[in-house]
Amino acid sequence: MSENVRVRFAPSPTGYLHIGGVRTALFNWLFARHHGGKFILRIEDTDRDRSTDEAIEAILKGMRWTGLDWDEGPYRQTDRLDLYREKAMGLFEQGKAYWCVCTPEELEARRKEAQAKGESLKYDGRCRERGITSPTGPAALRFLSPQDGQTVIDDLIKGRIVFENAVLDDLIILRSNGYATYNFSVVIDDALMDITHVIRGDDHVNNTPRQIPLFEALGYRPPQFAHLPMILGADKSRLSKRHGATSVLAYQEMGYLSEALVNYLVRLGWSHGDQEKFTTQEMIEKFSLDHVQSSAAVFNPEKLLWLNAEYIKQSDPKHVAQLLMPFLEQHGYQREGLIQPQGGIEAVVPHLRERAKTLVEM
RNA sequence: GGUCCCAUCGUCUAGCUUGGCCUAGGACGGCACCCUCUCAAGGUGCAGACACGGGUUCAAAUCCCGUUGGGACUACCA
Repeated sequence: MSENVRVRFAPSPTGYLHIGGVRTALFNWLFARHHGGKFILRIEDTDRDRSTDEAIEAILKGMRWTGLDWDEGPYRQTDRLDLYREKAMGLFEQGKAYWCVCTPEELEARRKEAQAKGESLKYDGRCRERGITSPTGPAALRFLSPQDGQTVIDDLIKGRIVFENAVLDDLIILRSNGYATYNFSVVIDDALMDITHVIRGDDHVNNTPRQIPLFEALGYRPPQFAHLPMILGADKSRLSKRHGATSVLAYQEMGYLSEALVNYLVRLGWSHGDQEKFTTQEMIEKFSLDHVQSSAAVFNPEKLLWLNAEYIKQSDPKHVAQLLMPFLEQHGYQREGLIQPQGGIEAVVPHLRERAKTLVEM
């Protein structure tokens, strides 16, 4: 498998690139680099209400800052809408999908009712037998999900996970507005982009048994899956803004070195014995999915700060001086005044770096 | 509620696959001392964990079952 490994990082542009996203991207990147494969960047913007161009820019900027370079892309799912529609209709023609005319409001109401009665919240299959061939009004296309047997994931991190197909929903693959849904476009793209390993957050485990039957119905072989543990805040809930800065770019502004952040992140959920510091080259050489932790990790800003101080102390003064420039300019210093014949700020870095934990402090 | 995942110091983790080398190791943080004009940095040391209960076994942090506790998902979001 080594030489044709293909993995992807597929963020949705609904906000800035956050810490959790970077870690997912990092693990994919390391896996690709370790195996000499390809790392693909794909923007999942099928939710046109929440996706923005600014978010795409922020994601690309964050990726560049962290040094996670991609070999293909960025692909945008909105450029591939016709493809998804075509594939969805193909499924309909084969009798593997059906039109559903239940409105979102009706579905919502029925879900509430079911919840009140303590019943299952899954779609009741009302339109399954209707056999609508050409809907006149708004209609969504639903995948006819298998209800017998089991779907098994041989997860590269968590091991074997078994789901009863009976709990699977007939998920919507094409919205009534004509746009494909996440679960469908992901499958099409992963298949057509020849993704061999899907490495993503374990908040997706429950999506996987819904996607595997889709691969099969479409006639594709499913990729291998590896679900990474989540990153939590100090209170053990999912890491979010209230736990402090979660945007990668915010760390850049706070004076962190990208190498320090990346080094911190790689140790969150992965380890190589007792080693704490890794050069990029070492990370690539030593990275392996079977040393990825299966339990969630709490984000610890203090350890990140320590690592940052270590990197400031150990990096080439010239490099640190270079990184310092934008911060100094921000404070009104002229670039020209900083580049002195005697070495300028580069010369004072060694004196300052013993006590500074961030570039901002320096 | 349903489905699924997880469980070693406060936190990140080693060890778990292939039980014995574990009186459970390292790192961050904490505390103490040393160094120092001060604060950092550095050095040395200390405290600190196998969630609980049952098995299996000569032997369990490691294997099995249960309990408890966390978490994720349960959308015409991704």
